[in-house]
Amino acid sequence: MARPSEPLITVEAVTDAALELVDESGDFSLPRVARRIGVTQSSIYHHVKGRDEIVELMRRRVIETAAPRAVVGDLPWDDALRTLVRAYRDGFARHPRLAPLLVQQTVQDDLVIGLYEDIALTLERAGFAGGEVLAAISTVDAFAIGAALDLAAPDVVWAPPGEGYPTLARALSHAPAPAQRAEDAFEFGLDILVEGLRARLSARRG
Amino acid sequence: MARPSEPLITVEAVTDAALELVDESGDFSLPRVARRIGVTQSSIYHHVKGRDEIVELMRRRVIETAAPRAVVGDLPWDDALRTLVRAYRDGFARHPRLAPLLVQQTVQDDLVIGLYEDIALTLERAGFAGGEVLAAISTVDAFAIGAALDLAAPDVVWAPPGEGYPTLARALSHAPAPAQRAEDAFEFGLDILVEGLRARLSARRG
DNA sequence: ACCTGAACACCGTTCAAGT
DNA sequence: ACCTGAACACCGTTCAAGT
Repeated sequence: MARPSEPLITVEAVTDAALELVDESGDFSLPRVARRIGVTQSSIYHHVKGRDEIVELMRRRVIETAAPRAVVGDLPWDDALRTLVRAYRDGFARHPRLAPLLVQQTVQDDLVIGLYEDIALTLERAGFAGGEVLAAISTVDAFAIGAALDLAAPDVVWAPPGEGYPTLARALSHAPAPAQRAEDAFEFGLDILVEGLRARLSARRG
Repeated sequence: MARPSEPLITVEAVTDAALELVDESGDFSLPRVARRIGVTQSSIYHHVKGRDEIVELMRRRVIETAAPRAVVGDLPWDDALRTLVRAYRDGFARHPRLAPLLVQQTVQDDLVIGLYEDIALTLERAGFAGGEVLAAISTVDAFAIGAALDLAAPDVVWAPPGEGYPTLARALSHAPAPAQRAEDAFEFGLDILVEGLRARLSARRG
């Protein structure tokens, strides 16, 4: 072989293979991606700069399949914010083991930046201004990333060993199935976030 | 050499070296830890089980140097919660590049579980009960982890490319120095969290 | 018990050689 | 332009050999 008329590799296929590996094993590597496509490890470098770019491709894939851009402008700010955060987080719900890989790396993707822009717009619309907008974005961001990571958290995190933690044990006795727990926690947290922002707004006005 | 009378390696020294490497380069490896201690790579395995245990040692180190356990019982719930979350996050402020390494891995450390127990206690004291306690813990957790990760976020994340993001750009025009931005965002977020929880409590009562 | 050195299977990246 | 195979420097872990 060498230089086929039709390329054996596409950026799409690389992203697909990597995402499948992450879903199955929680990680990926270039040798395994190559094996899955049926191609040599080094040939991947003709389509992608390196490992980091594959990570960015997965980030973009997850965001773009979930994000409903430009639709939230007509909603009240609180509904708009809920929609945006939910969209972000729903992408990760379909690939629970992906989030931990993404936090290692800087965001450059303009689609992701676009999501931040929408969040900034929504927060200005809510009534935040000046330095508060940036602080509020960071807060929304912290919650959204934390919620995405929560999906990858093994059930063991929520199973304290021994007898020394009665209150935590009591809280856990009310826990539904793991997937449902994460879901409930997310909806609860989203409420807390929105109500907290609302409280802050009315405190500033009053 | 081989089997000196005084051990050349201690668990402490391994943890120190790994943490220094993370502070300097954002990551660590066994060969580099060994080199720093002045010892062979394989000898480290006589003191720790492997890479994962070193990560857990760093997690514990960071939590224990910051956590003021058993002091918060006398405070009002909101001050107690602020103190606990702040303690957790302050540990990471001293090692900003550590957090991304920790999210990959399950928590087993009893000191960390103890922190969750304190948070659970505080939330019960606030008035939460049943399944809500677990959801509230998850929310606090998501925010705390997100805030820790925010410390590792490079300034580039907060610098959108080009002209297409006016609202985000405007928000960023108010940004102070990076370290201060993360600090402001954390305090702001902590307020939002506490006020959101308070709003939820009074909604349930009324 | 504790250290060494060699070994193994894995990884990301580069590069000359082929078409 | 696109693929291969060999090469390089790195990694985590194991294990026999030494004291």
